[in-house]
Amino acid sequence: MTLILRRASSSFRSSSSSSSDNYPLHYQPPSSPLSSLLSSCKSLRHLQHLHAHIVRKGLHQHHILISQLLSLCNSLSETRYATSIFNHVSHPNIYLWNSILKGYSEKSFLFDAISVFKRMKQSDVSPDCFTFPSLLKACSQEGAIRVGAAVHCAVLRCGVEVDVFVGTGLVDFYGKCREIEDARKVFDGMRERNEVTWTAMVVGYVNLGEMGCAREMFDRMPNKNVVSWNAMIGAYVKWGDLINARKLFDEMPERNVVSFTTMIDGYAKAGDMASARFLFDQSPERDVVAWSAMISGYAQNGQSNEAVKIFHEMHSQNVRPDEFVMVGLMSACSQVGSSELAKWVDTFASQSSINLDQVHVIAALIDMNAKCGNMERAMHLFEKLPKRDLISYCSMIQGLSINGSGAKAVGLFKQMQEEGLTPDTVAFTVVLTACSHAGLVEEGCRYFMSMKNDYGINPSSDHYACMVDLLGRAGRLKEAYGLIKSMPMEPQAGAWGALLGACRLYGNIGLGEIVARHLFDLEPHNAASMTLMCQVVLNNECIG
DNA sequence: GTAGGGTTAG
Repeated sequence: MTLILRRASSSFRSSSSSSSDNYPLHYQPPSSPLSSLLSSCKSLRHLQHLHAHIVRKGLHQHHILISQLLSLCNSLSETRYATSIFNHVSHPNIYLWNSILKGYSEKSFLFDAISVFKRMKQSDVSPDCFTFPSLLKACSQEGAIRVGAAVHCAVLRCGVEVDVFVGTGLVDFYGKCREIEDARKVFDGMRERNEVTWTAMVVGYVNLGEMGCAREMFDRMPNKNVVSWNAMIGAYVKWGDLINARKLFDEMPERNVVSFTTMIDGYAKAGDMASARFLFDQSPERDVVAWSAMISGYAQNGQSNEAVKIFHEMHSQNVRPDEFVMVGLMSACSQVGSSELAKWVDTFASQSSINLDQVHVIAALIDMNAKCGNMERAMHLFEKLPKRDLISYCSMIQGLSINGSGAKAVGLFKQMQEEGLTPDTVAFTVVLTACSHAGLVEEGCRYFMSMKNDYGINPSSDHYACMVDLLGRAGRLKEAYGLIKSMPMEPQAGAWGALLGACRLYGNIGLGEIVARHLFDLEPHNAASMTLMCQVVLNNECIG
């Protein structure tokens, strides 16, 4: 290592002197040892090492080397490091300006990108056709329509609008900002277009749901690459048309892992895990996204054991999980409700390189721990949150409620309201359930009324079921039955089931029979309601 | 002659 470094530096040092060196001052052959070291660099440590070496050798103004360092920072997502390197260059050339801009745009640092762009124009360097795609990307990611339009003006002032990359950047920007007519105007005015340009236009139509236009564009494309096909398949998946998605998938000349994952994800979201599994097994390649689609697919469809199984399979194949995988696994775990499994997942996540400070990861962790009975851990995570939202509050309230602390749960709901958060329909389901578990009948009734009166939320059949459960558990069977009969919608099995449970609890065989008849009509093959009905009768005989 | 850019899946 040191040997290569020494040889690398000598070629630069000697190039400035008149020694035996073969290369002129700014020529760096592709096979230069330092250059190949830079291209093989894969970690921040290694990068810092190379940077230090370059500085020690007095090469920190060497534009080509610095440019390579900056793109290395970009590929390692080390934007701050890139900034500090860049700021030490006294007269950056266009390559360096463009490089630092690219780093900012990839991180969606629009503000920094724009201020760098201004600084660049104040220096003597004028932007070129490499400058604008980055700027436009930052704008489209942030949905900054006005800033992007200003960038468009700068493009025209520079006269680089004929460049296919710039044009494609503009099409993509307007398309992502839902300004499809402007996107089309740019597209129609372009002299040269490639597959990417066409695909950006297709995606623009897709985002507006204009599937007819999107398909027309797709069919008119002179050349299609695998990304174009995947974009069109993804479009059908996005709008729930799995038939056409599959048609294209079967038609396309060659598929990559994204093609498979797009279809797998579509099947999983439609609840068809059998088809998802079939394609997953067929896929010649499986990246972490493919595994993640299967894991969260199983979790969302209630097949949590399969989700856990496939996670272990992934783990055994040395695929490193990302946060999507972990969130899927946590969601599966909360359905299983096993405290041991939850602890294992929690520890695994903490020891991995996954960033646990992301809100959706913490939310999943809280939910899992709460549902698996690890309330202390859940509370600890909850209190550590920089900002608590509705979702994290609901996870905690539900956790407290199912772990027998209904009163605390209701207290937390109050705290949530005091913090200024507006409860939604899910929040009310959760707090009504908590009231029901804690026997807080009056409190529950108040929330049920407040839902409509204070928040304008019409109670759903779930909310009614909660109220029936609440009244039923408290022995107020007649009121519960009256509430069911007053429902503006057709009562579902949940409400009748709750009432039947209450009939069993209080041995009310007369009402129980009426309720059971409704349940049998709704779910003639449901063994649970049959069992419940038998228990009503038996219980009554015991009492009698 | 050397260095930098755009589109797709979670």
